Amino acid sequence: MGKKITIDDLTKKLQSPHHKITPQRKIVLQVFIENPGEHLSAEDVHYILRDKGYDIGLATVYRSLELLSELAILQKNDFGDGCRRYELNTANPDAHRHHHLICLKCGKVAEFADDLLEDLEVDIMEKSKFKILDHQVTFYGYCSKCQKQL
Amino acid sequence: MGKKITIDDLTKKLQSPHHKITPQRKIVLQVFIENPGEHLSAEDVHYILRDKGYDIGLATVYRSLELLSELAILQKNDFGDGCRRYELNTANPDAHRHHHLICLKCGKVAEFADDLLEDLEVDIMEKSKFKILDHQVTFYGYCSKCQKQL
DNA sequence: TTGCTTGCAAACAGTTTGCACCCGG
DNA sequence: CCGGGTGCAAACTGTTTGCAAGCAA
Repeated sequence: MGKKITIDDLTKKLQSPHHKITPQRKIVLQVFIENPGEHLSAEDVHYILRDKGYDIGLATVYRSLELLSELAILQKNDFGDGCRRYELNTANPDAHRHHHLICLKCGKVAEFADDLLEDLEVDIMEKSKFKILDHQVTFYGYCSKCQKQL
Repeated sequence: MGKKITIDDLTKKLQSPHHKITPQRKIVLQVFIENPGEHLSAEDVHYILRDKGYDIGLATVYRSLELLSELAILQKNDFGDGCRRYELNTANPDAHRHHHLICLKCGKVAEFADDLLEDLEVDIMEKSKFKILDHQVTFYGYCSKCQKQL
């Protein structure tokens, strides 16, 4: 199982002469901690921070998100909706990312465990001779609620 | 097996009072027919057409690509590299799209058959109660050639 | 003739970057 | 004090759109 990510983890991961802990970086991470399960874009985070009274530059949000995902604190996702979305990476470090089911009607994003893909990956590696390092999988359809309303 | 797509297919599919067959649409399709296996962006197509002496507006290329993928003549892909890419949709109409393996070193794009995902999809549908209509799957890694050069 | 299409330029959205100033360690 | 970080605005990229003129049917 993955463990909960805290601001302390950020502090630990930034223990490097090249990186600094700043209030901006802390508060960006805080947004994700306070919004578990959300898949937030840079604009989303910026908006949430505005709402909370923190007036930090949009460019800084972009830069923080990039840094946090490099540190594997956030997972970067591309749902093909025109912007990058991030979420807390709660998985253990050597596991792959998890994946998404997106409802085409209500936009709800559900998640599914990665291990279902293991067999598929092995199969594809054998057939294609590719050494697979990462994957991005998204399913589109209707969630249980929306199926009833169609 | 899928069949070869020709300009005639375009003519057939555009048999509607709302659509017209234009030289621009034909030549855009022609580019894909002449570049099998390529995953081309709008800019790619525009550039290729320039090179061939056809001076088509970029906006028209975008509009043609959109139309051709609505007609299921092209398949639209999102490889997360910042632009939409298209390729001929050679699969039979009721099959899902096929998927991609992208080499992180040389950028080579290989393809793999869709049917490997069938089981996975059924499994996910059962567990999640989502009715899955479509999916987008991309694997990233190193192709056989680049593995040797690492 | 009719109205879908085109080309162009302007508009757009999301993201990145240059630079002067700021501040954490 | 110093090198990385921030804010702002401008730049950039890929894409879309409004509109007048063009052309397929």
